[in-house]
Amino acid sequence: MGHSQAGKAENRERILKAAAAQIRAGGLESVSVGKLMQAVNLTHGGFYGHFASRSDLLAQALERALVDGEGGARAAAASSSRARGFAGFVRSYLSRAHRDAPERGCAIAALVSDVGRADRPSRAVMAGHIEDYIAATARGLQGADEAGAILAVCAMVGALAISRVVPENGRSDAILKAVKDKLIALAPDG
Amino acid sequence: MGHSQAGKAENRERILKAAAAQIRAGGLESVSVGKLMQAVNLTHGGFYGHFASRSDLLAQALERALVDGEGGARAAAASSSRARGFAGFVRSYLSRAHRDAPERGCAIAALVSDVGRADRPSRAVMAGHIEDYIAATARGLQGADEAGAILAVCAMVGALAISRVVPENGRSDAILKAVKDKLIALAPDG
DNA sequence: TGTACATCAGTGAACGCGCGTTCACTGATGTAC
DNA sequence: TGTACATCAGTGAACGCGCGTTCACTGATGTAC
Repeated sequence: MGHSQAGKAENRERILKAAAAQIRAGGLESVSVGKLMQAVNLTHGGFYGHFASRSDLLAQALERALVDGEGGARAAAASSSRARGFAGFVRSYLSRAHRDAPERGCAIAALVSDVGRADRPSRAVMAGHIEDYIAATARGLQGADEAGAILAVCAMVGALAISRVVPENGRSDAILKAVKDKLIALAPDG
Repeated sequence: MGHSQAGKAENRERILKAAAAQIRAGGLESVSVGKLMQAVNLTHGGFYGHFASRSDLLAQALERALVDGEGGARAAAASSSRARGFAGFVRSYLSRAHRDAPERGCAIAALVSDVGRADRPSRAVMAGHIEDYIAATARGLQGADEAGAILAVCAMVGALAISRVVPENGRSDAILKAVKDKLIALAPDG
């Protein structure tokens, strides 16, 4: 087993990554120290060599989930074979692939209502990332007022979260498509 | 103490009502049988005379929370001194009062991301209420296509949920206002 | 109307369980000489 | 380069705690006569 110092940093990273995924898949409360450590092939006792407490981990994992999700969205928009820019971003954000893989997707949509009732620091962390999305969207909608960017972000987050609630696949797809089409029509080149 | 049969139905009602409020305030997982019974001045043992299990209660309380929230929104829109119809509904839905009282407000916005990872029956229950909102909104936007109604619902749910995340009050207000203005501009008489 | 009895809503002690956390220990790592 | 030792990442038993659930019990309700 890795008892080296380099190994420790690596294990910490694996724990954090697993927690960030678990949080998006099952919510903040779904993270259990025992199961998490088992998932990365360690025993529960070692956890406290990496984090002060479960809630310390949760704070860091939330931040990580938000960063990972943003990176994923950016990468999807950039590397996609579809158009780049605002329309490309909307298309990948509101795709079935994104809906069906919350553990790798946007943490805002995966956790909005949870974090809405979390403590102030957690809300501030997510709020920072929401502002990033709004700013990026405003840049995508060149020249549009900020209100347009806010509407777009709220609609995207709402649509993705709602699409995960609707159990009938066809209807869930239709909701994504409706919002996708309406938002792309807002774009300067739409 | 109420040991009568009428009293039983009344107590069941109080438990369900308290659970529906608790769910919206703290999420599905925040409901504890002991605390809930304490909140209605009963002891935990009596709970199982009313519900088969905690998860049985949760299912019924989710439905109740959704119905209560809808009623509240409808009442707010109708009795408000502001304009009725679509614009009135949007204004009350995206009000600070609604944001600050999740336990009495729309259960969709309070629980989207939670229910997005719940079991299929729970998702179906919420999905039914989402369809009601879409249908009501489509009626409000007389003649507009369904896609417009879907966009409006996603934006309202997203905006309300996001406004609860943002810790800075002024910014949270601004987000509500931006989406409010943009949506009202969509209305036939906007 | 009054008494005796059955029903059953609510009580509270007790249960098993999973959880977060602690801690004495182990043994690989890496350093001092 | 090789040996002796200190460090410290990870182990796993043990802890207290709160939880959902069960159950023998109590006493008010409501019915039969």
